[in-house]
Amino acid sequence: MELEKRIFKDKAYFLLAKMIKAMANPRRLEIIDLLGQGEKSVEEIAGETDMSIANTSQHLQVLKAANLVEIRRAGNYIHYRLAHEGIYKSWQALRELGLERMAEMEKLVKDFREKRNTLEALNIDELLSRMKSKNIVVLDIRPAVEFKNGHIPGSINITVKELPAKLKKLSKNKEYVAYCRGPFCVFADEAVNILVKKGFKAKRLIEGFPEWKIKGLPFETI
Amino acid sequence: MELEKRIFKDKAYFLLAKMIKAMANPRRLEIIDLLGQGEKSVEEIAGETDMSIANTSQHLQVLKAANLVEIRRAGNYIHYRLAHEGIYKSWQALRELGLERMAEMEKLVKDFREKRNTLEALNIDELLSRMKSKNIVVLDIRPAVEFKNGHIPGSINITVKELPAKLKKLSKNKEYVAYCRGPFCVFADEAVNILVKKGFKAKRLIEGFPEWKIKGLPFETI
DNA sequence: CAACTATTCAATAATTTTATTGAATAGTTG
DNA sequence: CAACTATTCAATAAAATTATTGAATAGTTG
Repeated sequence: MELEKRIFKDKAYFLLAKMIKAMANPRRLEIIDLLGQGEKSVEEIAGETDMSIANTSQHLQVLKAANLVEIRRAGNYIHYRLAHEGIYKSWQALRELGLERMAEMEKLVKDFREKRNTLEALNIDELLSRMKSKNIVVLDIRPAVEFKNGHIPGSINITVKELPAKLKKLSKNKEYVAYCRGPFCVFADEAVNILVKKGFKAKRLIEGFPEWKIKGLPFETI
Repeated sequence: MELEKRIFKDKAYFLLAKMIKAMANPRRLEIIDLLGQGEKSVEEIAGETDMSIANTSQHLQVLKAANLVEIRRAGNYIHYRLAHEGIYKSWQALRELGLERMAEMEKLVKDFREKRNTLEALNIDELLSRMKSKNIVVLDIRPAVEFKNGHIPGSINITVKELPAKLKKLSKNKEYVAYCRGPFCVFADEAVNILVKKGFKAKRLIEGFPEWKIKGLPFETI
């Protein structure tokens, strides 16, 4: 009886640990974070994460074996996506834990943002209240595909590359809030840095689009 | 610039992975789960998890290095506790993920509960609505110390060991709901099994006391 | 069906993780 | 302060994880 109990517990915790181990790797966390934007091919994932194709594939196999991702075949390409929303939510909870409780993590983010004039970031709740009153322009600094799959209503899609050319169309009387994929995505930081240096009033949103969506807030697609 | 961006991401995901790796081990998950009941000494943890003292201590060092647990010295004993509530919440989210999405996990739990007449379990919400209407008796099947640190209001503390002797004091007209530490804790299963075999109407609560508390529901101490 | 493309597989070496053992340490108690 | 207790440390061997390389595979296209 006591033995049976131990066997049950051993198996249960082993299975859970197996799943968590599949997450517990920097590369795979980056992949999970990225797939929060929607499905991507192996090639795209490798490109975005600066990994070799073979290594990317291997990590994807680990995630697939743990039922964390699913695939869709389209022509020569295989598209990977998160197997369900709960996976991104768990990642979000863990990321939150790290951001709030690890001193090293706090320092890392602070140092990075300090150099890029993005220390004064705002969160989703703050954005929501400001959107009502102030003349705020929300900028979505992600690739066009991701913008199309869903974005904050009223936001304007400009990538970091396009931004310098489009500066003259922006008014200096407005306040800009740039967002991208999430807390570890740096597109918004780069955009804010460019804007602030040119004399615009700009801040980044701490969270990204996935957090907006998971919060149940309305979003537009095209 | 691109390089700096990569270095930032590498460091960020590495730090997160380090923390998650500290969780991603069956023994350490069991420790985290156990510490959800409140602080315990190394000896107690080793006893509850059937590990050697040295091995337990080693795993505790890993958890401490990741800032997941804190210590309190009292006499010769060192008491470990979770460093904050968010850690148990994250564990809960991950456990949920596994319970809902891993076929192996579902089978494991089902097989175990089938043998113990605890397949027909109820969850906290169901218990709450039944507590209002029916003549339900809630049994807390945990060690007395844990009961003292907090329990569902009105619940009666009976351990598995004590139960057979106390059966005659229980009425067959009531319905019994047994709870313990959480989904992987088997005290409640054992209690329900004994009760059902003796002709009582009994079910287990799927969740345990930590889930009750984290939900913000009222609890009694003493 | 041959050439091509995206992805996976297999083999390897380097690194990390784990449990076990027994010794060392910090702190308490008589 | 000597004996004792709970915990940690250190050394080890076995097992697992990781990135790299190049070959193999599945599927598409002309």
